[in-house]
Amino acid sequence: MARGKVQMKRIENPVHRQVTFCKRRAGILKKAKELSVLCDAEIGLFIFSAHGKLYELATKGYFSPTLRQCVPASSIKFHMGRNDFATCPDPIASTQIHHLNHLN
Amino acid sequence: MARGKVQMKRIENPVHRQVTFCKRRAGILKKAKELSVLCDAEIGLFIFSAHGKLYELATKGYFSPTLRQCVPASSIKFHMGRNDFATCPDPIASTQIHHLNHLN
DNA sequence: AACTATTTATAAGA
DNA sequence: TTCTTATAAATAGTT
Repeated sequence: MARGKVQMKRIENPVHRQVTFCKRRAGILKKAKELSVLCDAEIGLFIFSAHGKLYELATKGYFSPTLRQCVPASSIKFHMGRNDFATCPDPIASTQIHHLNHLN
Repeated sequence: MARGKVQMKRIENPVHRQVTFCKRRAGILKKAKELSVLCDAEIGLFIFSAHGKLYELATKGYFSPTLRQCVPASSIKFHMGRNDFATCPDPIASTQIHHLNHLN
């Protein structure tokens, strides 16, 4: 968006793609938090990198606990502590969850 | 962000809050789609309005089907058609899902 | 639902 | 890789 318009296609250069992933991931997490605060909305945002890492953000008003409630412990768990792991059938088996930001 | 800085707190005026919700919801959905395309990421985004409507966006690479796979039909279902309903224990029982945008 | 004045996000560069 | 900054994009207030 800045020093040049961006083409809406996969960024082929791995370095550029990683940098853009980090920047835009931070941006969308901020936007999600703002939306929840300004408009009283509950948001769940799950971002899987190409390498399977899961970055999660969820408001705790009712969305997050309800999703947990819906999902049985035997299939996938969403822990709230740092460095917890999600357990889930392939292809996300034992994927590490990165809790970047927690609302509330 | 435009004709004035926004205070990061709940917008009390219901009309203003609704307008902002619509605008920013569209914005974040666009951002999510861009991130998935540019950086080869899988994204699940669930936005519950204060009135319980669920707006969903999910890439289908593996996140969405896997989440479906993880969630038993008896607790919550994510259908892909329009005007489908999610079934889930309270407080999101029978919440209508609005599929605003589907990647792929 | 359109329009802009501004703010915000960010691509490229340092 | 963190910081800078020019520019694109999002959007708050308005019409």
